[in-house]
Amino acid sequence: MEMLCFLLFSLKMGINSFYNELMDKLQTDKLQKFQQSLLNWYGGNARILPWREDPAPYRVWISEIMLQQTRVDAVKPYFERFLQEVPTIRDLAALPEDRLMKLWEGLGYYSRARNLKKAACIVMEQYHGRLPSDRKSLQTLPGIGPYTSGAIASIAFGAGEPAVDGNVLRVLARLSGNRGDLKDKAVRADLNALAEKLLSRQKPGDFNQALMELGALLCVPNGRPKCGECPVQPFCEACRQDAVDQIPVKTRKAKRKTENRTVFIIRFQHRIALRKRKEHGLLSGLWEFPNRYGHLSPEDIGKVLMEWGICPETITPLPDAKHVFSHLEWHMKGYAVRVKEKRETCSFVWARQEEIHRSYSIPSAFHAYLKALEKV
DNA sequence: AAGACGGGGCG
DNA sequence: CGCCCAGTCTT
Repeated sequence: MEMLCFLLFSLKMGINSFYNELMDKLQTDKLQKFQQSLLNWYGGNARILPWREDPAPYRVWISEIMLQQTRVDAVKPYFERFLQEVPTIRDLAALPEDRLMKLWEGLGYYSRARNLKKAACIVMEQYHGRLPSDRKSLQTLPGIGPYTSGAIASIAFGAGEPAVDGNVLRVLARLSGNRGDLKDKAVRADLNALAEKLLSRQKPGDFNQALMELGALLCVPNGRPKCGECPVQPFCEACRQDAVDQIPVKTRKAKRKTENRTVFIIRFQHRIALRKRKEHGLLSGLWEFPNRYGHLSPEDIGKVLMEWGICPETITPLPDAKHVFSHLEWHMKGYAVRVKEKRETCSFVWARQEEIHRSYSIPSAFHAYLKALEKV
């Protein structure tokens, strides 16, 4: 652990040239021990994941995009299904938008899917259908930033590039005992430099994944990290200081805004009114039940329905529902509306229940009312 | 530099 | 309920 201190120290202060030779040798020994401990642990404890079984570039790419801000368990079923239906980059470049969104439905951050397809088209046109292997080229593709480029380059192509995500930042902050705020750019720069120093040049892909796996399984963000099982605990400064509960430091983000909405399940015979969201902004291009800003009074409800060309036969309140986005909260009141006749005056689509399930991507925000649908 | 962008799991 | 997560893009 002294060596990690030294590493950090030397990054900040520069290495005293008088000790350079000696320290370099010592550093190399310690570093190799560190890498070996981590890699050995990874070899015996890595979860079996579909994209690890066969780390072909396309598979690694898809997995890394899906894994952005998303847990492994959430990704697994999506990954399998996606690869089955869209097995190659060529297929992805040719995939219709609605199929793409259907495959992504429920996974969140939908621009990831759109960027994926854009990137696939670029790869077809500019790279002969092969994903580029170097970090810089990868990073020019939409949806691939500093983390993902490093992950793909190292895991799929064996390049000596670090891959630093939130998980690795936490692990490295603890290892090095860095009490700086992870939101701070300088702190991130330090930890990125540390990742570069620690990286195994022989097995960069495994090493990067090992660091992330450590963060996911042992050096966890919530609850007490399992330091007793940690393969690099002897190298950990936070553990030595008994400060794993104080590191990393993260400033809390501003409170979410709340937004009231009123949602309508409008039924004509066995069909339900759906509406396509605008092409820009929140949940863009996905389908939703017609809804309005605010909690509408009975009079307002009448007006809105009239605006839509809806002549209600019955209006029944549904249970309230809430949905939390990372930056926004919807507090929803719902109403089931029955109509006798449907006019073609508004931009709704009238879908059968099976069609909704099969062909329309409805974000989770509306799932409470999607469920209500089945009971009525 | 800050805000937008989903959804789910956990304490 | 608040925090966090295998981040990136836009403004």
